[in-house]
Amino acid sequence: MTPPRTRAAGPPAGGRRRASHSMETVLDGAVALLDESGEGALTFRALAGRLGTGVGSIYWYVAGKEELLDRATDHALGPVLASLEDLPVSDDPIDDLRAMAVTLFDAIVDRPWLASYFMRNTDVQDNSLRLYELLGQQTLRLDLTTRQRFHAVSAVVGIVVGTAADIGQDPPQEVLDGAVDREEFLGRFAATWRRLDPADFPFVHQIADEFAGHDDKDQFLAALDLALAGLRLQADG
Amino acid sequence: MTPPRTRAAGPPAGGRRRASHSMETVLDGAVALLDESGEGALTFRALAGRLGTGVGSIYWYVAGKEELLDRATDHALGPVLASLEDLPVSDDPIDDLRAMAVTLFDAIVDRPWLASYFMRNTDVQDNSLRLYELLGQQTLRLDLTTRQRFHAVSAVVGIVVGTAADIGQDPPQEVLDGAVDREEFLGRFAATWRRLDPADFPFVHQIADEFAGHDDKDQFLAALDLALAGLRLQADG
DNA sequence: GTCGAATATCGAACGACGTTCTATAAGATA
DNA sequence: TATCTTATAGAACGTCGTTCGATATTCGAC
Repeated sequence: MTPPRTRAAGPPAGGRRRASHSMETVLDGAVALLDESGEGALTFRALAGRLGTGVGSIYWYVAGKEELLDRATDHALGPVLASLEDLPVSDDPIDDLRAMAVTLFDAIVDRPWLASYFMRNTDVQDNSLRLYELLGQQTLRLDLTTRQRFHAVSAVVGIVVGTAADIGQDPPQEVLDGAVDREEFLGRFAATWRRLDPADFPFVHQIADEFAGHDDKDQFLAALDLALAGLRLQADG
Repeated sequence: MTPPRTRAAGPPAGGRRRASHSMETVLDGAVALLDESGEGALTFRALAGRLGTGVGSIYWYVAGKEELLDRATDHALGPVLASLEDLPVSDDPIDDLRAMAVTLFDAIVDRPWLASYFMRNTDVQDNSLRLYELLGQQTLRLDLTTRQRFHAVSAVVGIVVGTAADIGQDPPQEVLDGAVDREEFLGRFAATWRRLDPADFPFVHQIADEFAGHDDKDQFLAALDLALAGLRLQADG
C-alpha cells in the first residue's frame, strides 16, 4: 500500500473513465503475458509484439513498468472483487471474512503474480482498495476497537498474500514444465530432511513426511483459521 | 523453501567448510551493498568494484545471482540464528515461540531484503533450515499433531516474513532519502482515505486516522498474537 | 625441479531489458 | 488551410546478468 509515484501523461488521467479502447487492450495483453509465462515474461518488447505496436506506444498509456504492473494487477482484480461482492452474507462476520479470504487466496493461486503487486499503490489500484474495504466491513460487524479492526484485516491480508506468494515462487520450472511432477518434487525435499540427524533436527525430521504429502491450501487454511480463532476470542472477550 | 537448482563449480562444494577466505569476502560485500542501498544496488559490477576484482571472479564462487542472493541471505542470518539460540527458555512454549518470531522480525526490519530471499532454498540456506527447526522445536513441546505443528510454524513464519516484506517495500524512496518524513508520508495517505465517501468506504474511512499514526511493529505483533491465541486454543483444547 | 592439472582471476563481449527521444501520422478545431 | 492535440513507431542509450577465453597461481606427482 503506497501512494502515487508517477503518472503517465496518458489518457484517463483525471476525470472519470473515458472510452480509451486501447488502455484495456494494453492491460489485457499484460495480464495474458503474466498468465502464460509468469512475471519474467512481461517485457515491453514482448507486450508490444503481442499488441502489434512499438514499445514507445505503451509508454503513452503507462509511465513505466511499475505502473503497468500496478494497473495490470488491478485489472485482474476486477472479477475477483465482483465475486467477493456476490458472496452470500451469513450472520457470522468471521465466517464471511473467512470466505472472502479463501476466494482471494484461490484467485492468487491461479495467478501467482498477483501476490507480488497486490496493494502496492491504492492510488492506481482502485479494486485493491475496494477489496480491502470489503474485508474491513466484516470487522465493522464485530465488537472491536478501530485499531483491532485495522490489525485484523492486515493480518488476514498478510496471511493470504504471504502464503500465496510462498506457494507461487516455489515450483522451480521443472515442475511447471511437467518434467518433474509435484509429488517427486516434494519427495526429494522430504528425503533430504529425513536424512538429517534426528538429534540435531527433531522437528524438521518429524515434519518431513507431513511435508511430502502436504496441500498448500490446507496450509493456508490452517494459518487463516489460527488467526480467525484468535480474532473470535478477541471479539467475544 | 525450495531444493537446489544449480551449484557453482566453486570451492567448498561438498565437504565441511574449508578456509575459503574469499567466499566470505564476497558474501560480506554482497550484504554490505544490500544494506547500504537495497536490493537494486547488488549488481555483479558493483560488487566486483567494491571487492576490487572483475565480474568474472564472482562467478567462480557463485553460479549466478540467485545463488548469490541465497548465500548472502543465509550469511546474514547467521547472527540472527545465534541470538535465537541464546534466547532464554521459559515454561511456556508459545511465549518462547513468540519471542523467537519477534527477534526474527526485528532482524528483517533491519534488513528488509532478507524477507525476499529467506527460506527460498534450504539446500544452500543452512541457517534458514536451522531457524525453522528452532521455531519448530517449540511446537514439539505442545500437545499437537505433527500436521498441526507443521502448520503452526508455517503460519508464524508466514506472518513474520509477510508483514516484514510489506513494511520493507512501502517507503517509496522519498522517505528513505529523508526528503519526506514518515509522518507526512502516512498523513498523505490518510488524507486520501478520509476524502473517500463514508457511505461507500465506511471501513477505510474509519481506519484512516488509525493508519496515519500506526506502528508497523504493533501491526506485526497484533497479527502474531492473533495466530498464537488460536494456537494456544488448539494446544489446550 | 619440472610438468600438468586444478584453482583462481580478469575484462571484453553478448543479448535482453527499461527507458528516452525524435519523427511522424491522424483527428479535431479554428 | 493551418495548428494543436492525440497517438504511434522504432532507433538508440545505458545497465544488467551471464558467457567466454586468455591468463596467472598453486601444488602434488614423478
